Order: sequence, then structure tokens, then C-alpha cells
Amino acid sequence: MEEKKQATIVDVAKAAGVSVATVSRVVNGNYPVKRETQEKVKAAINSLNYVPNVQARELNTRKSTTIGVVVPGLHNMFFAEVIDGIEEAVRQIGFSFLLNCAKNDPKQESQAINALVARNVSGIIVISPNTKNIKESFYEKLVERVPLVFINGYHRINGVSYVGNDEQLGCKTALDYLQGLGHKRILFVRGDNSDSYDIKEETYRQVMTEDSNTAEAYIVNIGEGNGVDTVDATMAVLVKKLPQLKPTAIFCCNDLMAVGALNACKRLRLSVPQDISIMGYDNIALSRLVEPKLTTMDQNMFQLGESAAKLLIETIRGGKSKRILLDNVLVVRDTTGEVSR
Amino acid sequence: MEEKKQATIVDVAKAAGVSVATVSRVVNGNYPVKRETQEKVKAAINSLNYVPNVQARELNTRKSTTIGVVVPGLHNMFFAEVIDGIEEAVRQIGFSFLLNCAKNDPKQESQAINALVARNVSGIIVISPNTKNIKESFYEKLVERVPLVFINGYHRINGVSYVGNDEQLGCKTALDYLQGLGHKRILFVRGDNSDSYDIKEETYRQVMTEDSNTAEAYIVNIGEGNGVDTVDATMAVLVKKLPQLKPTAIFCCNDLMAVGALNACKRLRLSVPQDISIMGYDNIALSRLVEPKLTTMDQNMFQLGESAAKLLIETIRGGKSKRILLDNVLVVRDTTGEVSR
DNA sequence: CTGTTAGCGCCTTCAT
DNA sequence: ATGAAGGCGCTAACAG
Repeated sequence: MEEKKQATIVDVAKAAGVSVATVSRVVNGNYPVKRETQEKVKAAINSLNYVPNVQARELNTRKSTTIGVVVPGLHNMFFAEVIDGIEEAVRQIGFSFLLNCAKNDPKQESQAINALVARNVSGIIVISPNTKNIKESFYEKLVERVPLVFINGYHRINGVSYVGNDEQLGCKTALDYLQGLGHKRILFVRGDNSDSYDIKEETYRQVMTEDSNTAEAYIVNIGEGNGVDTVDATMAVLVKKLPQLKPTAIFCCNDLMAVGALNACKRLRLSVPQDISIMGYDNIALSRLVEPKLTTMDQNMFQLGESAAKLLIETIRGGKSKRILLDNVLVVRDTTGEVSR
Repeated sequence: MEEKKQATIVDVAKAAGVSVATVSRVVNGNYPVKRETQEKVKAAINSLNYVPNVQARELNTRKSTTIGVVVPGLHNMFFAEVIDGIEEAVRQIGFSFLLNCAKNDPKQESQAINALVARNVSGIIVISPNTKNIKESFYEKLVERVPLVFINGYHRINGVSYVGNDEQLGCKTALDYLQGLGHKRILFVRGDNSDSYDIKEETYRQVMTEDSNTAEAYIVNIGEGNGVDTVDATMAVLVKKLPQLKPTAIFCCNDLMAVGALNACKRLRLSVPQDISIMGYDNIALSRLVEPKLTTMDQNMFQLGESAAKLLIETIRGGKSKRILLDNVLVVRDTTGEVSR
């Protein structure tokens, strides 16, 4: 109980009657050691309950087996699933990771990253890096010091790796699908301040103007798109807009908004998908939990995290930075159907 | 780009024309240093972009400012919210944390913990510690080496701190509320293998037998209670049970099950809460996102995490282990109402 | 095969 | 107020 300090390699060496070097060798198994000596050492390790001090090891070898992960927050299930993927990949190669939340605050983000650097992480994954920090070339300097992978960052920085989804293509796929069902009046629902929304809006404009030019009025911004209140905010806005705009389908930039749209329809006694179709984006767990289940574009968050982790490790081991773009796949469930006539 | 190795304290000392001791002093501000010398050192630090190596510092001082967190997984939003609370508390005092997922696997859990110990964490928070590991006194030995806090662990271990909810009282509150609304036939929905469910079931039995003795048939187990499929599994089971049992209310051991119950009612065209009341437990974000919004018991996960982190830090600094029991509070929303007659 | 030794980057007496 | 030197626990040559 009384802070009995941990056994060190010296203690083990003493107990086994060998040198510290020998202990180190059997622990790491990187040099030949005679059978019997091994036994003795292992016995000593067990009886002393010895656990090698990774900090000391890494200080010495100037390597590090922990990486840093910076995320806007855990409230959004999207991020939780990404982290799940990172965890899986990281664990498999014996690395650990330090987690930090930046809360969409550029200062908090850069502080978190400095703390990570001080702790000697061998690389950092940043999910949705803050635009302000990017602008101020914070990351340009950082990447000269430590390997960096962005998940869902939309700006190129020399030397920074990048994993993301082809949201442009994904969005087009979704819209094409809706049009294929006969929908002409498609409402576009987005949130504030995200390159992701901008990309989708641009795609929407391209796709829609080919057929119609009503697009402008059909683009609605519901404010903060990733918060706890996104669902309710979306519902509130759509309860007003829907009766006047009378779309036959709603494309939402993420599943939270889509659930909000679904709830709005319930309020208005519009039945989905008979009266109106709803399409989400992301395929977070929530999309399968509501009734009816959401049709959505799968961003495969787990794979996003997994790829990012693998890419980072690769870079740490000397690989060059690169970009990986995953394809989104359409998941048809119960909120979309042929346009009613 | 080329692995330009970090500046060390020696580099700074050289650049500033002082000794390493002096640099150390201005960095840590723990000993007096003349004004001008400070300036010189700070200038050197800036120009060299020096960041103190925490690993080396901690090796030397035998202290550590990182803690470990072990969680069953991130799929369940419950855990994500707890971690959010931990993150907040930990960051405020300048600590960091390593995150590990144990996936409900006792071996993975103990491995994760060993990795944490090797990395010299100053304490560990375990969320829902695995019963098997507890039985095998894994934790009893561990706590002699490093401070431990359990969140939602239901077994006392000497020296281990504990933060949890008074689920017994919470459950009784919920049931009383339902009975106050006039409900007699209350279905009890639980999952497999969790002390949490056992406690609630026991409470249910006590409360119910006072009035009726139909309890037995009204207890239904839907299997895995925290997975991605919990909602659907619950729905499937209840779609069968509801017509035969005809309860007027359903008490669910967590919100996932409650959403499943809600979906089952939709399928059966039972309207909630007019035909039947549904009560969840936890108050995860999801409970506010469905329509109608769930009435539930708030476990305040954020506070759970925050308290655990603070308690751990306290213990690390020499405090004695203790138990904290938070009170759950009833959150009345839209899925419960007076029994219909 | 095994032992000896020199650091890794930093903090901390102990002198000055 | 500052510098010199020892050591935290470990690994990696270098000898034997």
C-alpha cells in the first residue's frame, strides 16, 4: 500500500544474478540468451512483478509508440466512431494514443497539440482541423517536427497526409439517386461553417441547375450542424419551410439534420417516404435507430479512423505523406421512395 | 523535413550562454533567476522552438501527469459522454489521458491496463470493469501499484475508489413515478450480464410485489444490452410480447432498449403515451432525438466522468480512496402519461 | 553468450 | 543567482 516503488531492471538483474544488459535482452528478445539464464531472469521478473518502464526506454531510443489524436468533441457520434477505428488500428501494432478535445476552439486545438508534442508523441491525427489554425500556418511549422494526418481537412498542406471521403462524388450519387426516383423539387439542408457543407452545396447547384433553376430558394441553412441541438433546430426550421416550399425530397448534409427533417415531417403529418423522401449523410448509428430507418450515404467512419492511423504509422516509419480518398456508398433504407404523383 | 531533431535543454543553454540548470529554472519557474537571464533564456527557447521533453522530466521526477482510461467501447454514446467529462477535468489540471477500449473482453482489458502501467500513468479510470477480472483479484494487486477509480463497478475492492449512480434509488423513483400515473402492469426490459440490470431487476421485484405478483412474466431479457443491435433486438422481442402481455407501461434498463420499445409500438400501431407509456434510463443524447422524446432517468454521464477524474487526481496526490454515489434525476418528456382506462 | 559503460533529456542537491 | 554533477530506468555499442 505504501508507495512501494516499482521494481526496476536493476532489481531484476540483482535478483537473477545477472547484468542489466541480460535482463534487457530477455525482455526485448533481440539478442541470444542462454536457455537457463532466460529462465532465471523470467523468474525474477515474475516474482518482482517487474514491468519495463516504457518512458525510459523511449527516452533512450528516441522512439515513441504513442500517438496523439485531436478531435472537436465526442458529443457527435461521428467522431466516436472514427476514434473507434483509430483505436483498433493503433492497438494492433502496440501503440497507444492520447486523446484531446478541441471543442472547435482554435486556441484549445493548438494548445492540445503542443501538449502532445511535449509528450513526445511520434505522430498526430487531427480530425476536422480548425480552419483558423490552418490559415495561420500553424500546421506548416508543426509538420516539420512531427508527422501529421488530417481527417476531413479540406486544405492541402505540404507534408501533411490526408484521409477523407469523396463527398463531392458521394453527394452527386445521392442526388442522382433521388432524381432517378423522379424527384425534381429537392430541398438542400446544410449547416454553418464547414467546408464539407460548401462542397455539397456546390455539387447540389451543379446537379440541380441542369434540370431546374429553383435551386436557390431550396437551399436552407439550419445553423450549427454538429451540436446537440442540431436535430431540434432542423425540425424547427423545416416545420416552417416545408409547407411553403413543398419539396418531394429532402437532402440533408448529415444524419442529425435528416432526423430533424424526419421529426418535422411527423409534426406536419407527412408520411415518409410516401409523401416525401428524406436522405441523410454519414450513416452514423443513429440512422438505423429511428423509425423509419434513414436512407443515407455511408462515410464509414471506422474505416476513416483506421486508415488514418495506418497512414500515420507508415509516415512515422519513414513513408512519404499522401492522400487517401474513400468512396461513400449509398445505403438505401426506408426514408426514400418514388415520387408520388 | 529531414528529421531535424528537437532542440534540447542543452541546446538552449548553449544558445543562451547559461547552464542547463538555469534553463530548467526558468522553464519551471521554481527558483529565482535574474530578470535579464530570464530574457536571454526565453529568447533562446523561442528561436530554437524548444519544447521541454515531458518524458524525460517525468522519468527524472518519478511523477507522471498522464492517466489511463479504459472503456468497453465507444459505440455506446453513454461512454462517449463519460469520456467527455473525464477529458474536461483532466485538461483543466494539465494532465493528459491515454484511452483504451476493452471490448468487454477481460483479456483485452487486463492487457490494456498493463500497457498503461508500463507507460507510467499516475492513475487509471476503468469504466464498467470486467467482472471476471474482478473475481480473479487482478485489480486487488493492481491497486497496490497505481491508484484506481471504477465508474459503474459494483464490487467493493479495498483501496479502489468508486463513482457511480444510485441506480437502486433511481429505479425506484422511476417505478414510483409510473405507478403514480396509475400503471399496474409494467413490463421490465433488461439485458444480459450486467450488475446494473440485476440491481434494477431486484428493485423492480420489490416494488412490484407490493401490489401484484404478476412480476415474473413481465421481466424480459433482450440479450446484449449495449450493442449496435440492441434497439432492433428489443423491438423484435417486444413486437411479440406486447400483444400477449398487454402492459400499460414499459420500464427499460437503458435508453437503447427504450427506443427499441418505441419502435415496437410504432409497428404495432400503439400510440405513445396514449396507449402505452415508455420509460428509459441513462438520458443519452439519443433520448432527445427520437419522436416522441423519451422520458428517462438522467445518469449525468458527463458528471460521472468529471467526478471520477477529480477523485483520481485527488488519490494520486495522496488522498484516500472513497466512494461517490450520484443521484439520478427523473426527466419527464413525452413518452409517459396517465394510464388509459 | 554475457557484462560494462555511456548516454537519452531533464531536475536537483550541493557548491560557489 | 548560477553552475557542476549525479542519477531517473533503460538500451546499445563494445569488450570479453
